[in-house]
Amino acid sequence: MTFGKGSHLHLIDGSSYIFRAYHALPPLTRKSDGLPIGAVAGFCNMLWSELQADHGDDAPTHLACVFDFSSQTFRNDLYAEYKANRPEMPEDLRVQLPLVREATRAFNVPSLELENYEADDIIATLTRRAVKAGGRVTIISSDKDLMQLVGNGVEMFDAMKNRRIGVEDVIKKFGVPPEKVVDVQALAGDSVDNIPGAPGIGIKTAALLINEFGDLESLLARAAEIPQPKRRQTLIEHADQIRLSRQLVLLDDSVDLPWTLDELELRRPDPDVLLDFLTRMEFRSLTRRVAQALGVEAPVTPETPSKAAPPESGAPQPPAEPDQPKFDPGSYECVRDMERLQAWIDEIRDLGRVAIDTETTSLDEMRAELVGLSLCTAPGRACYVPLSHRAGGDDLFSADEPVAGQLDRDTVLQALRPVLEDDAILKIGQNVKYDWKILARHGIRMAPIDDTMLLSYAMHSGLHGHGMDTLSERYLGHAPIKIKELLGGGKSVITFDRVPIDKATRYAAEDADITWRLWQLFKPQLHVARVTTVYETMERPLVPVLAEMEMTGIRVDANALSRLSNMFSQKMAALEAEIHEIAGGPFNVGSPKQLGEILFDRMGVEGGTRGKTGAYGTGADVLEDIAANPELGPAAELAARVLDWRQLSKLKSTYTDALQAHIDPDTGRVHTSYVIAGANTGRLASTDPNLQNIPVRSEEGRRIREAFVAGPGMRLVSLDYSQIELRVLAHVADIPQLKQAFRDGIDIHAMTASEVFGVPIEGMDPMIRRQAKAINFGVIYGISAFGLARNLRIPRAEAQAFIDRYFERFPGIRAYMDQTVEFARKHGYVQTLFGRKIHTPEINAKGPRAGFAQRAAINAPIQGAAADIIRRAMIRMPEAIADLPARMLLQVHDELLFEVEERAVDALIERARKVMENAPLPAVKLDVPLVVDAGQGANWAEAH
DNA sequence: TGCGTCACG
DNA sequence: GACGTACGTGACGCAC
Repeated sequence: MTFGKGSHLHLIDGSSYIFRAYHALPPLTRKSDGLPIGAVAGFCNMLWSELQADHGDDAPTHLACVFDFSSQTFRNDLYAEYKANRPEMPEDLRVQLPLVREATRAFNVPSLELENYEADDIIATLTRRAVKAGGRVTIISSDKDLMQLVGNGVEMFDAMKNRRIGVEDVIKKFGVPPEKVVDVQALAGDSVDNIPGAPGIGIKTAALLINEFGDLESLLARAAEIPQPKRRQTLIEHADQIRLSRQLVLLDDSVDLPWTLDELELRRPDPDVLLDFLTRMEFRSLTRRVAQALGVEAPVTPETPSKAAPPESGAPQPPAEPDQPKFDPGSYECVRDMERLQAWIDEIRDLGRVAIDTETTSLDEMRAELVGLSLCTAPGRACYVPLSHRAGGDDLFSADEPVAGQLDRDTVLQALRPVLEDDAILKIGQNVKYDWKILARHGIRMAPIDDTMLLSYAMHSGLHGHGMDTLSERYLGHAPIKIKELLGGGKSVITFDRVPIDKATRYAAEDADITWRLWQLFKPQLHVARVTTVYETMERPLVPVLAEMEMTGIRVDANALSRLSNMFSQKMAALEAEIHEIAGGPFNVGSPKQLGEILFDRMGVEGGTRGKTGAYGTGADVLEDIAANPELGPAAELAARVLDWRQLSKLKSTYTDALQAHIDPDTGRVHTSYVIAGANTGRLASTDPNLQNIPVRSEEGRRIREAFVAGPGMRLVSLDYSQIELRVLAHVADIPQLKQAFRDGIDIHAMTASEVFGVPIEGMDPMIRRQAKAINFGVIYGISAFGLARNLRIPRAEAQAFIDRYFERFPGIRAYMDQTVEFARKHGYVQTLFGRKIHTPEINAKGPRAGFAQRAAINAPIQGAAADIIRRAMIRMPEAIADLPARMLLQVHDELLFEVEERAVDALIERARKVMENAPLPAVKLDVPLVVDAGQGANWAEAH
C-alpha cells in the first residue's frame, strides 16, 4: 500500500525505549552465560505490547523503530559541548545495544539509524514526509525535544504513562504551541543536553517573552524594548549563544534518508525468526506469550545449570567449581558411526552451542591435514571423531593405510557443516583461529565463534599467558594431558594421525572439555570485568579477518632472495677473511664469547664489561664505540668489520634463507600467523615467519623488501598511520601545543625542538630535531635520563637537563605519567581509550622491577590505544573494500598492506584511508586528526 | 634451554 | 646514595 491519506505511521523512539527498559528493570543477566540482558528484555516486552495493543482508530499501517547511530552528530560540529556532560553509558547497557537492534529486526520492525544524525532528526523527517503525503503520525516517546513536531495530524504517545500528547499538552508544558517550542527551548536552555540558552531565563519567562514578541528573531531584534534591565542585558549579550541554542534544539526534518515511507509498511513477524531470537535470549515467558499469539508451538528453552562463582574484577579465579564433574578420560566417547554423530549434532542443535577442537598433522594451518575433531556440550560430556588416523610406524606394510572404524572425513564435515555455519549455534574454541583456518580449507566458514583464549586475554592481559595449559591449570585446577606424551619428543616425533585412536580420544575430547569449562567460567565474568566491549569489538571479530589474511599470504620472489643470499655470502666471506687477518688467526665471528675475548683480552681494548654469563658484551653499541675510536687502531678496524658482517649474517639467516623456506609450494606465497593474544598491550605478533620485522631501515635490508611482490596485474599498496602514538599521547594527556601542532600539520619533532631548545622551526639544525625526536620517543616509553643519554650518546646530566626542560614546556605530560602510575598502583591495571585493560602486577614491586613496571604502565595505554585503533580499522576493512579487487595482506602495527588490481589502486587508497582515519569513531572522538600516508608499487619497498 | 644479538613498530 | 633502566615483539646462532 502506498503511504498516503488514511495511512498512519507509528515511530518508536528506540533510544528512549532502551533507557526506560534499562532503568525500569533490575540488572537481569542471561542465565546460561551471564550476559547482561535486562534492557533487551524490557525493550522486547515494550515492543511486543506496542505490536499487540488495541490502538482502535489509531492503529498503525506503517511502523519503524528509530535509534541514535552514536553520540556523535552534526550538532557536535556546531557546538562541541553538546551533550558533553552526559554521564558515560554504563558498560552493561552498552553491550546490549546491538542486541536491541537484533531484537527489532527479529520482530520484523524496520530499525532505522543514520550516521551523524540523532534519532529525533530521522523522526522529524519521516513525520514531515508522512504529513505531506496526507497521513497521520504517532511518535511513541515522551521526549520533550520531539514536542515541536506535534499538531497537524501528529501526536505523541507516552507508552509508560499510557497517555497521548497533543497540541494542548504541549502548550501546557511550554506555554506556546508546538511550532514555537524551539524558540522557548533556545531561551531556556537545557542542562541535561548542555544547551546554554540565555542565563537566568527559564521556560516560564521564555514563554512569556515569545508570546509577547511573536518569535525569537523578533524578540532578539527588539530586545532593547524589554523593560527589565537584567533580562534586557542578558538577551543582548547572549544573542549569539541563544541563536546557537535554537540551532541545536531545532530538529532537522530534511535529512536525506535511505528509506521510503512505503518500506515501513506494517509486517507480521516471522515466527521462526522471532522465536529463535527470544529463545536464544532465554526469555521464557515472553517466548511463550509470543508463540501463543502467533499460533505456533513454543520452543523449549534448555535449562542450563551454569552459574559461575562471583568473580572479582580481573583477578585470577579460584580453580574448579565444586559442583563440576571431575575430569575423567574414560568418560569420553569415540564416535565411529553416523548414528552417534547425528545424536551429537541433535544435542548441539538443542543446546545452541558447542565447544570444538580440531586435531591435525601440523601446527602450520596451511599444511596441516585434519585427523579428527572433538566436541563438547557440557562439563565432562565430550566426544572425539577420528577421521584419518593411520597405523603406527612399526608395521611398515600397513603404515599408510587408514585404521578401520573411522567415519569418512568429508561425510562428517558435510554433516557438521550446517551446525558450524548456523548463526544460531555458537562454536567455542581455544585459539579458534587455528580451527577456523583448518575448516576453511574444507570450505567451511565457521560462525559465530567464541574464543576462551581471547576471553582470557580481554580480562587478564598482563597477568599470565592465555594458552590452554596455563588457563586449565590456573582456572580449572587441572593439568591437561601433554601433547608430548602422545607425539614423543626429539627425533622420534610422530604426527597426530599416528596416535592410537583410544589415546587420541582421551587427549582430544579433554581439550574440548577444558574449552567448554573455561568458557562457562569466563563468559559471565566478561561484563563484570567491564571488558565486554573490548572483546566484542576488538577481539572476537578479528578472528575471521586475520584468518583470511593469513590464508591469502603474500607473494615472495624466491629467486630474488636466493640471489641476495649468494651476494651476502660472498661479502661475508671477504669480511671474515679480513677479520681473521686483523685478529691474527681464525675464530668464529658469530660467537660473541670468542669475539669478546679477542677484543678485550688479546687486543687489550679497555672498558669491556661482562654480562651475567661472564662473557664480554659485544652488542652493536659497544662495537660502534670501538669502531669510532681511531686510537684503538686494528681493534677499531676489526669492530667495524664485525658490525658489517653481523648485519649481513642477520639478513641472510633470518631473512633471505629462512624466508625462502617459508614459501608455500602450493600458493607460492608466504603465510604468516598472527598471535592475537601475544602482546600485553593489544598489539598483534607475527610468527612463522615474523613478517612484522622485515628490514627497512638499512639500504641492504630494503633489498629484502623488494622480494615481497604483487601478483601479475596487481600492485602492493601500503597505508600507515603517521605518528599515531604521539597523537594518542596528545589526546590522552591533553597537551594543547601538541594537539594544535597536529591540527596544523606541523612537523611534531621540530615543534618539540622549538619548544624545548627555543629555536625557530624554520631552518632548524637536523641534529637538534633528532634530539627532540629521541625525547618524543622517550616520552612514549616512560622516559629516563639514563635511557635518553644512552640513546643520544650524551652525558646523563645533559639528558636530564633536556627532560627537565621538556617537562617545563609540557607539564601535562608529567601529570599524565604520574596519574597513570598512580592509577596502576591503585587498581593493578591501566586502560586504553577504548577500554582495553592491561594488568600491571609488578607495579608495587621493590627494586629495579618497579621501574620496569612503571615505564610499561606509562607506555601501555599509548601503545595499546594505537593497537586498538588499527584493530578497529582491520575489522571494518573487509566490508569497506568488498566490491574492490583487493585483499588485505599484512599488518605491521601502524601499517596495513594490500594487494590490489592496478585499475583499483586509487579507489582502494581512498576507501582504506577513510576506514583507518575514522577507526576510533564512534567510540572515541580524538582531539587530533589521524593522518594516513599511502604508497604503492610493484613491491613492498616501493609501496612503503 | 637461556642468552646475546638484532630485525621491526 | 645506590640501584639499574628507555616500550612492545620474534628469530637466529652459540654455548651449555
